[in-house]
Amino acid sequence: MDKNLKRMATMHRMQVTGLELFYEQGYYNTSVDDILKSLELSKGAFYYHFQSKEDFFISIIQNLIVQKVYGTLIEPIEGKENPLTVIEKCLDNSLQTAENNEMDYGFVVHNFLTEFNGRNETISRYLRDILKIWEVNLITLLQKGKTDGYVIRHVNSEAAASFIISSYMGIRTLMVEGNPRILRYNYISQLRSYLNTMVQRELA
Amino acid sequence: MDKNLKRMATMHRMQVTGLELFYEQGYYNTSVDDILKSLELSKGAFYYHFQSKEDFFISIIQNLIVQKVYGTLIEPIEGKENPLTVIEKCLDNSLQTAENNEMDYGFVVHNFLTEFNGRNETISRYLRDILKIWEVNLITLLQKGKTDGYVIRHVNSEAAASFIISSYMGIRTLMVEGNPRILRYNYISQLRSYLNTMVQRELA
DNA sequence: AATTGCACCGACCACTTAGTCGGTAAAAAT
DNA sequence: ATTTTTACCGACTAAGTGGTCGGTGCAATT
Repeated sequence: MDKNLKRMATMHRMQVTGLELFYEQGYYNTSVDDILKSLELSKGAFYYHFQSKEDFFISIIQNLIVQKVYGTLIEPIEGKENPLTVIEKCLDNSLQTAENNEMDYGFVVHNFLTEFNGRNETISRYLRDILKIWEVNLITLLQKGKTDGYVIRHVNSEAAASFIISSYMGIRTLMVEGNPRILRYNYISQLRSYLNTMVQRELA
Repeated sequence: MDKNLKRMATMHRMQVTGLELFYEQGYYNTSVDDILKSLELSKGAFYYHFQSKEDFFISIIQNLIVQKVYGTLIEPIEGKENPLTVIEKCLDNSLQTAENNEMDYGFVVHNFLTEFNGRNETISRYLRDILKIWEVNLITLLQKGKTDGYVIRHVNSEAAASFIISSYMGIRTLMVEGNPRILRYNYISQLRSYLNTMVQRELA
C-alpha cells in the first residue's frame, strides 16, 4: 500500500513532466532522455515503470489527458439545462484559460491527433475516443435540449456537434500564435450567431 | 538554361517526394535518408541542392504548398460575386477532394502549423503567412459582398473569416479517420446555416 | 585535345535515439 | 538476522540522425 504510493507518485511525476514536454515539443521531437533530464531521473527508472515510450504516452493519455478533457469540456455541460448557452459558456471558459496561459500550444487532444493520425493507429484511436466522448456528450445535450424546448426539433445534432468541435479545434490552433484576445472574442461572437440558428423561440 | 532545367527538375522531384513523406509521416518523423531512399538519390545530391533539412522544407512551402492553397482556396473565391455561396462551394469542393483521396492526412498547412507552432518560428511564420493570405482574401470578399448587397452590413468580416478558417481546419482533421462522406455532408449543412445568418435579404 | 564545372555518389563523422542489463542501497518480509 | 523485493542507477548497444567531404563521370567550354 505504502509501496504503491511511492510508485504511483514517481509515475505521476514522470507523466506530468512527459505531457508537458510532449505538448510543448511534440512526441517525436521529444526524447525519453529529455524527460529524464528534466526530472533528474535515470533510464533505469523510466524503463522500470514503463515498457516503452509508446506505453508511457498511452498512460499519459489515460491518466492526464482524459481527465483534462472531462474537467474542461464534458463535466461543465453534462446534464445542464439550456444546451446553447451552456456550450457557449463552456467553450468561452476554455478559450479564456488558453488565452491566459503563456505556454499554450493549442488543444492537446487535437495536436496529438494531428501528430499520430494515420501514423500510429493505437494512439490515434485513444485520442479519437476522447473526442468521441465529447461528441456523444454534445449530441446528448442537444437532443435533451429539443425535448426541453430549447433547441429547434429539425436540428441535426450530430452535424452540430462535429461543427462545434471542428471550429473549437481550429480556433485553438489559430490562437497559439495569433492575438488570442481578439480571436477568442471574435470566435465566440460567431459561435453565438451560429448557435442562435438553433434556438427554439418561445411560443407566444 | 538547359542546365538550369535539369537542376530545377531534380529539385522539384525532391520537393514533391519530400512533401509527400513529410505530409504522411510528419517533419520530425521523416528523415532525409527516408526521402533519399524513396528517390534513389544520395546524400550528396540532397546537400548539393539544399543547405539543410529546414531549408529544404521552406522551399517546399514556397514552391508547392503556397500554390496548392492558392489553387484550392484562394483563386476559386477571388473577386467572385456572392461571397456566401462561393465560400460554401469552394470549401465543399476542397472537402470532396479530401474525401476522394485515399491518402488524406488533413489540411497540409494546418498539420505543419501544429507541428511547428512554438517550436520553429521561421517555419511557422511561413505557414501563418499562408493562412493570413487566405484570411485577407476571405475578409475582402465579405466586405465586397456588403457593398454588393449580398452580406448584411453589421457582419464582422474578420470574425467570420477566422471562424470559417477554424471550422475548416478542424473538420479536415476529423475527416482523416472518421467517415469523410458523412462528416463533409454534415459540415456543409452547418456551414450553410452559419453563412445564412449573414445573408442580406432582398428589399421587397 | 585539354580543361572546367555541374550534378551526383557514398563513405564517413559526431551525435542522438529507444531500449537493455548488471548492479545496488534501502526497506520489507521472512 | 537473513533473504527478498522495490525503486532506481548509469554504462552500454545497435540503429538511426543531420550534415560533410573527397571523389567521379559527363557535358559544355576553351
